[in-house]
Amino acid sequence: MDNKFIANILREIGEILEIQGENRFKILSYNRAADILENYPYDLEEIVERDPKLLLEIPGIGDSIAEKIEELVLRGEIKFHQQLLKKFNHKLLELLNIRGIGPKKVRLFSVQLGIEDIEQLEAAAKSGALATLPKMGKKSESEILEAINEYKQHKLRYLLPYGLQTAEKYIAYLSKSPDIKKVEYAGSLRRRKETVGDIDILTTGKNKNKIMDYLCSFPGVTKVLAKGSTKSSVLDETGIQIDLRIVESDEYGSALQYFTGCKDHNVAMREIAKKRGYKISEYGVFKKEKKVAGKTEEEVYKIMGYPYIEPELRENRGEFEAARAGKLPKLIEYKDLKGDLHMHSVWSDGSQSIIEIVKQAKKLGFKYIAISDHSQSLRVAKGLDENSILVQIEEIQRLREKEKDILILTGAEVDILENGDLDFSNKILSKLDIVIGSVHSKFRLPRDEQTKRVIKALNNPYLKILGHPSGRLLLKREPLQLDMEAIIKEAAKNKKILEINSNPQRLDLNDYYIKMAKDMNVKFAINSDSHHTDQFAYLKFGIFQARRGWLEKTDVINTSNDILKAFKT
DNA sequence: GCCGTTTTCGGCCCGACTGTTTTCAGTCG
Repeated sequence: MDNKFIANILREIGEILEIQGENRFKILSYNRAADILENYPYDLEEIVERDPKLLLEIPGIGDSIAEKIEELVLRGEIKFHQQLLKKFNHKLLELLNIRGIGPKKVRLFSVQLGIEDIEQLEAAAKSGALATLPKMGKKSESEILEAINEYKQHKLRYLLPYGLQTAEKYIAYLSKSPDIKKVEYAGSLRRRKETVGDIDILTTGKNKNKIMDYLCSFPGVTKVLAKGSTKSSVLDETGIQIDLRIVESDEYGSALQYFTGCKDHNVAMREIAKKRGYKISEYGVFKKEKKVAGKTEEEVYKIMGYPYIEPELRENRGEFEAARAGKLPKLIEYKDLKGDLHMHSVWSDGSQSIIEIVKQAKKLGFKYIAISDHSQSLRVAKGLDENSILVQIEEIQRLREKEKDILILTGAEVDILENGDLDFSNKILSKLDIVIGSVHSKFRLPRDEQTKRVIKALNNPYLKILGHPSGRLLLKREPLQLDMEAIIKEAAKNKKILEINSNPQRLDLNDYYIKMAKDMNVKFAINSDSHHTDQFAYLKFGIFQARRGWLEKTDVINTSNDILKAFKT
């Protein structure tokens, strides 16, 4: 039973309570608990087994929810939850995902028309039954039909590069408007979250209505969801929703802060503000009626008694506490990277020769690279056998003599076999400068076995880096069932390096575990895992992820100018 | 249901847009 499962049940309880019209603060508590637990890096099941009282130390978890988590872990279900489900089953809750439908409408549809799922809602809308309900009309009915179609067609989240690309398309268009003074994106995109749900764009300028007209006439806009004088929402042809806000220039900082989020960070901000006698909103920081800050983000944080907090840290994961203690990290930047330690050539499944790779790496100013083709077991990727890797090592050594401006390391991305052994003998491994161990098979082993497998690999003296540790593919494949905390501890004990794989579909290790590992003094390598030199561009996303995990330059080995020395420390 | 530099009780973050209404509830971010 993983944390996500537990969080989902708590969220479901919150949703049903909301439909029932329960006290909104009670609902808030369940939602907050679910948000916190969903990505909580420590295993709740283990915590319960060790001592259920420890649950109370998690912020947002009190007696009642702790008891329910314990019940869920020990008995497999929560009685309270089961009772609620008898009144509103979980299929009905899916309606909440449809734009324009909230708890009150779900209750209305359920109680008045006996609707139990999306199909029945769609039928009711088509038959005209919805329009007869109180506070409903023809317009609402057709809006709901449209929203159902949207929901069925579109995925709810998109990979970061796709979101960035779409945002930049709008920024470029909006920048051309003579009415707009300043425009940039905020939201999860600015926080560099690995996937984004929608795009928030902030502008200043005169003639607000004209700006809104201009946005809505962008050729990529397929539907205008809402249009006001300060706030509009449109759907892009990609299915991504774009929210545009226009503010005055002396509100820009507080608006940017507000629209960057995340929601929990902002809630925490406003609570802090309130305690200090301020009120904070997107329009500024106010003492009584008087505005005291708002022009820049720095100013907003400063008046609250805080230093500037980087967008990537604004997840309400301890950034306020760290700031109070003067312990905010100085985040790593792209320019700190001096080389890349994971890439593939035509020897396995890459698409370029080693020479071509070296040429491009030099162009980008890398001081070193490691060629790390796949090992023999990974047949789909033309993994190298022990003879071929020896030939490759010789070739690289010859090339190294010629190329004085860049250090070319011999390496391999060696499969971690089902039993935890590596896919090359130690004799071969000992000849390589760098060995990355990765799981590429048997993704569905039970948690215990999978964990043992990786831990055994971490005890191989030649393994230097654990490649894409969780094995996830964003929006596509769940991470391996692993006790990541145990793996990080083992990495710390054996001085192994964890990879931050920069491929935007992986971004693996994730931000939570990066921070956990950093706290245990584990070092990282930010690698592209490129199969073509164009993919060196992925490194930018690895940096984003590292920053979300609170990493500084010194936490990452490939910021070192002398990589061979860095390996030894 | 959670929480405590005002608190173990009584608070709990703030504002825009829409549709169906005649003053606002519901939804969203």
